[in-house]
Amino acid sequence: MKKELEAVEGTQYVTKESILRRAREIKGIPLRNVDKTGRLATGKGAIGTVIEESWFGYTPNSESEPDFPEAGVELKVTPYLRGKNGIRAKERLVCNIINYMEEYDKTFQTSAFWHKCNTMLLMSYEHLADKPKGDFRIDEAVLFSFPDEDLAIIEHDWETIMEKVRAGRAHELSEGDTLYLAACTKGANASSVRQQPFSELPAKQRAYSLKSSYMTQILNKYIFGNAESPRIIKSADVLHAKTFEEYIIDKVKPYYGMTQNELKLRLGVDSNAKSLNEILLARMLDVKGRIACTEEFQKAGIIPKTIRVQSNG
DNA sequence: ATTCCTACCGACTGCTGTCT
DNA sequence: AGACAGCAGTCGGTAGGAAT
Repeated sequence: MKKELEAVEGTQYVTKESILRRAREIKGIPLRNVDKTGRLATGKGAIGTVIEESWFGYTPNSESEPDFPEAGVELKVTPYLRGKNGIRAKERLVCNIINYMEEYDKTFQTSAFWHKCNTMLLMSYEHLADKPKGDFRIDEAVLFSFPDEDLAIIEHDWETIMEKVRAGRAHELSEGDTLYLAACTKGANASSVRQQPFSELPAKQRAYSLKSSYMTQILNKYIFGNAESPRIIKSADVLHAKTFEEYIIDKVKPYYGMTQNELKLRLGVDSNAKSLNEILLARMLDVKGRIACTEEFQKAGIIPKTIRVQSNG
């Protein structure tokens, strides 16, 4: 696709404020009225490209720099769905390709991920199943930096990914390895592989991505500003000292081996509800009220669904 | 041809509501 | 309480464009 717009790159959008102001002007405009180059009619990736090209007026590129290098802002256009449980992310948010050969000996702070994605301009649109893309419209735009409590988890996720690479196991990476930041496959087909530093085995090409469960959390907390989600971790400080898993294990450890009845006595719970286990777990974690270990925790993206409490005795 | 960018697609799994 | 259908959520993979 030929560039048909005046180049404004490097001249107009050099501050975060000017970028955000421009981003907010697009709210409510059907994308068919934004698209100046017929880009929407093309296939995947069309919507983000329309906004880069026709709205911000820069040429789509394949550089590993943020989209607005002077301001250090990365543009991300991301769809959401409106379901009966409210708003949720339609997709994971894909960041940059992981260069196994270069990333492994960096720190999180010097990593390609952090360099590119530490500040993102998130622009959201509702994905409507039966409508053409031209009907879609951006309805929120925010500048997003990771809050401390999330950053601690993301940094831990980054380390988990890098540990596999350093162990010569990049070919065994999986999105299930981590909580918020994941390594998702990326490439034309299954033979899109690349070299890894500590093994002869070729590894699938992968990119950093923010999981859709975490994106749902971001949408609700920071983009559409809904009610605060339930939390276990009250202060980011604890996570700088311990990992998420260590924190949970430490909290639950004193109760290892106790029966349900012993736990009820110890924790002062007088209930025979079907949800007794989650009530007990909530008490162990020092969380107020009825915090489900299934639905509410997962909706908040805080706990993986595989955490369960055995129910007999 | 290769590498990275832009999201998007679809198969599976397992949760949840509803009916018996 | 058990069976089961439907659908939400997850994750492995794919499509198309531009630069080099």
